[in-house]
Amino acid sequence: MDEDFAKWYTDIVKKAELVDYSSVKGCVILRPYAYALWENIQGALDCMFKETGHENVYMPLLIPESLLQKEKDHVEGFAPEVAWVTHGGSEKLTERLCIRPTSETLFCEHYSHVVQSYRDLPKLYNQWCSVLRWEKTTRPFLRHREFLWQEGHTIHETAEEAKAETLQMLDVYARLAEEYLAMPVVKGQKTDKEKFAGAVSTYTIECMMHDGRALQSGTSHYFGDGFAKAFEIVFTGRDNKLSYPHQTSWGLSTRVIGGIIMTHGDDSGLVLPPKIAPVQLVIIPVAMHREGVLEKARELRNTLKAAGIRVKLDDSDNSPGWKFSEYEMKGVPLRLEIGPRDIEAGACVLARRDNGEKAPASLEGIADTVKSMLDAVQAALYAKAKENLTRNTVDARTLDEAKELTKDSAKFVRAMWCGGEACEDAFKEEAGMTSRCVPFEGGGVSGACACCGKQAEKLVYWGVAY
RNA sequence: CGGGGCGUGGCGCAGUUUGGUAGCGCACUUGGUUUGGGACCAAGGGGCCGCAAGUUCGAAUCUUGUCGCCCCGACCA
Repeated sequence: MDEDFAKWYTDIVKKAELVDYSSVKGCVILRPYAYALWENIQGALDCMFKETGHENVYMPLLIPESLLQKEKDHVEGFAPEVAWVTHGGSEKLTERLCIRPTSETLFCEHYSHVVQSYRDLPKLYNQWCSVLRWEKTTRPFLRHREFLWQEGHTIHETAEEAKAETLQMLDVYARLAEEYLAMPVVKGQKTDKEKFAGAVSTYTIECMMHDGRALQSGTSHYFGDGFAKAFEIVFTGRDNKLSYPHQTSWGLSTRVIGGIIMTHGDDSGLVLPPKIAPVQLVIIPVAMHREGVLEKARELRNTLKAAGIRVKLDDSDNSPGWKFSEYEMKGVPLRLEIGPRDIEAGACVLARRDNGEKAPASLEGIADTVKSMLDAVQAALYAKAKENLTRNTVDARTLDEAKELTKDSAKFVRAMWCGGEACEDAFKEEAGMTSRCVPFEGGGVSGACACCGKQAEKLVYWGVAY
């Protein structure tokens, strides 16, 4: 995997039966295992959305061209990668319809219909859907043309409320990443160059992959009242005057599955965090046609299932060795072996996917044993990823220093920035790194811009992005 | 958009240089023996070689065109 990370990655997504390619570039088939993973991520996120007062809705797939064009920056940002529907049957349409690349415009149009008074605010909506962006280069999970995501769209009475919402949802993403996906994050704000088309400000969680490169794993945008003005969304305020509301949007996609693979995977395949693994424990019977083995295995499955563990019993005819490899490839966190020897001893063998440790365990209280091991695996994965992040985050006082520090492998470079786009471009051109974010946390490295030497207040995380 | 690679049973590939009845491994089906790190024996089934046109007595192989996929880079919400 360290020799050719890109090849390792594309091999894994195929071998672990996550995806299949379709006949359209960038439109990828999510096989049951990948979809189950996505459903678990969805479940965790959706629950957090509901806890914070959000409601799910569904907007149409198609956006009339005139609607897309209402907000200038937004359309400029997305127009180059929009796909169009031009015909209905054999009839040419009077107006082209775009397949949504994102749904701000649809939400805005709807809000303009349903918001009249401050009493109608806020609206805290989310939708689970797919969007289409005609990307030139594609990679499974990391960059699809069509991809599954959720997009939250909220509208508020005041700017303060909308800003608070933007940051709250960034925190929700950070919690998902760290607590469920075991991916430590750097939270921060995007520079103007990197922010969302049409946003006042964009916030991001940036994760570090095994190879030191950065993956933008979730973004949250504050729109101010720019969209409201463009779409003529107005409401009567508490002061009986007409006002523009303030909006946010935030999104997280199946891209995080790519993040999970590249954060935790190893030479034997996937390694999945227990909290979102479709199968948390696989039972592999050994010499299973012998008297009592399969019966015991089934009994164990039922016991563990009843304890709320996602368990699979593989009673197929493949050899145990084959099954070991198979479930390692698929990243199943725990493996339970049960054979005649174990049954004799009232025990089984438990093996951890993350570190390969294998040890006998008593069948007495097996559910509790498994649960605490799952917790241990979850914690170990986070700790290992955190260690990788820390080890590969370096400080640089100058651009040259940044180049020197990253010449052998990609890293996060913390360096000061004056705020000028020229210096941002220089980093890209000379060091191959883009600004990932201006972090919320962490002190300054120095007082001068690493590029031009002028006075600088902003600390920036620079990195090579996926 | 530039560079490179590749399209041959489900998967991975050989065969193409030098045209002559489409092959190998895995997977699959049936029967049997096995089972603690990708088991073994036996018998089977499955492909008009991405698509189109051309050259030829004859094309997976030569020519032209075309479609698509993968990788690296550039570009990009």
